[in-house]
Amino acid sequence: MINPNISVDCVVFGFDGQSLNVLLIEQKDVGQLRRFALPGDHLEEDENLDQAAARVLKELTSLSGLYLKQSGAFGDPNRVKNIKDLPWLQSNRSDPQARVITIAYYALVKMEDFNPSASSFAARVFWHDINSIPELAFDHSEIVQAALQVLRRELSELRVGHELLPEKFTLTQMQALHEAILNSSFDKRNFRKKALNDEWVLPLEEKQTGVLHKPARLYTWNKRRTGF
Amino acid sequence: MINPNISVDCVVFGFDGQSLNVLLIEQKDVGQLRRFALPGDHLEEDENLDQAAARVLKELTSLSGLYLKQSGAFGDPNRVKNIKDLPWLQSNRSDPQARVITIAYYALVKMEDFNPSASSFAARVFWHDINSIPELAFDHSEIVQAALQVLRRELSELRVGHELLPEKFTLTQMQALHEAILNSSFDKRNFRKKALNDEWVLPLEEKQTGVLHKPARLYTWNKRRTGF
DNA sequence: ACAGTTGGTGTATCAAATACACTATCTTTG
DNA sequence: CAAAGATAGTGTATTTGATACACCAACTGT
Repeated sequence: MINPNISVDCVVFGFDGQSLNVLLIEQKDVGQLRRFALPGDHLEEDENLDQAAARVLKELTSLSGLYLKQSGAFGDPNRVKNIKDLPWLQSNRSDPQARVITIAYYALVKMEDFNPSASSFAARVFWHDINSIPELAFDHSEIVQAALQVLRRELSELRVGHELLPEKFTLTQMQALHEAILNSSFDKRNFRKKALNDEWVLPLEEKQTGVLHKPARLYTWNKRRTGF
Repeated sequence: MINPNISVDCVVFGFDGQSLNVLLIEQKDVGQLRRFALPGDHLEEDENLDQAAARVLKELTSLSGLYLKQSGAFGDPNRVKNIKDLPWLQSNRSDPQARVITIAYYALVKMEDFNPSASSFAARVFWHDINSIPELAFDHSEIVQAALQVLRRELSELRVGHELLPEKFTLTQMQALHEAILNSSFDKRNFRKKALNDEWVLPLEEKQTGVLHKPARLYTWNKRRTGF
């Protein structure tokens, strides 16, 4: 039994070593119009909000236990009134004009862990670079921007990052991640100095393989410091 | 027409120059049991979430235009299942067991601007010190703690504070506010140095009156810096 | 004028952030 | 196997901000 008034939408961030991406779905074909949207679903009667978000995420990516955090509630009466969203609503909702409040969550996933083509959640599921997101259905663009803001704040307080890198990573990868999220750039020496000094990461004896240049040393998160 | 599934609850913080307080209501009498709770109300069909919060706040305090910010959504299926909350639900809700998702907001008001006894919102409306809050109805204790966390973070990023002080204030008052919110204490000289150095405030020619000691210089917020 | 009370100020030390450029090591190719 | 291409990796000097700390000043009421 679902609650028709409340939904959960997930902003799933992924990192590929270069740029920060969001997971989008293309809505199933209804007439001519196909729109892009965030993965989301209505709330089931017996689950709490966090559980609903985790469920949506699992249905979409088959991944569980991911970092997942509430980033806002969106309830404008007009959020569901855009004419472009009407066809989809008509073929997917019993009351297409019904007002829906959505609770937004954001999640962080390692892109290497997840192949979006695997899902049957929608017509298409794909990663999209955060810097050139197309027009999205409903108020989903706003939701993405809000989530990005929260993510940036969390990152500068060093509470996230872990989730977007492989188990073992190079400091250059870590720096690229920070740069992608914060959309800025840092001095290599200072970045490394800080990461090591604050003991966020620990050096391993291992080195990168399969690269066509000097292989970099690998690091892992320092559990004592970061809790990861 | 109200939406029975969604409500808005307000955590109204007030400052009296000494300590940080929250505005609580005592629920109207139903049987023996009186409980304390946060002011809140169901969402009307034609208003958005921010508007609903502003409306609740206005109905309660007659104040409008206040700082008001979303601080989370709470939707545990059990949040409305505590036996102690049953009598009130039975006499106030058509479906007492219906699940309600609530969107929490917090607001900041100058205690001097508002006399809680003026309201007819509930059996009683009163300020309560943040450090000794009694048991509250539903999950309202959790909501207060979450709002307090958000407030503290906002304060350290210097985005709030304005709303809890009079137009003209002394640096000692400002310091007391920071200390009350962050529940810690600061060195007077360092605090003043920083406030002036970062140009959060501007000195006025005026001085405090009506005090039985050396009157302090008054300050106002520096609009260029703080946006207030 | 004296007691009580809060206001107001300066300096030295330490920690953290920033700016900045060159050598080292590996792979691939001719 | 030498050279070119690519990224890895490192240290120091300067500036800036945070902290610790103690006394005199100005007003009120008696």
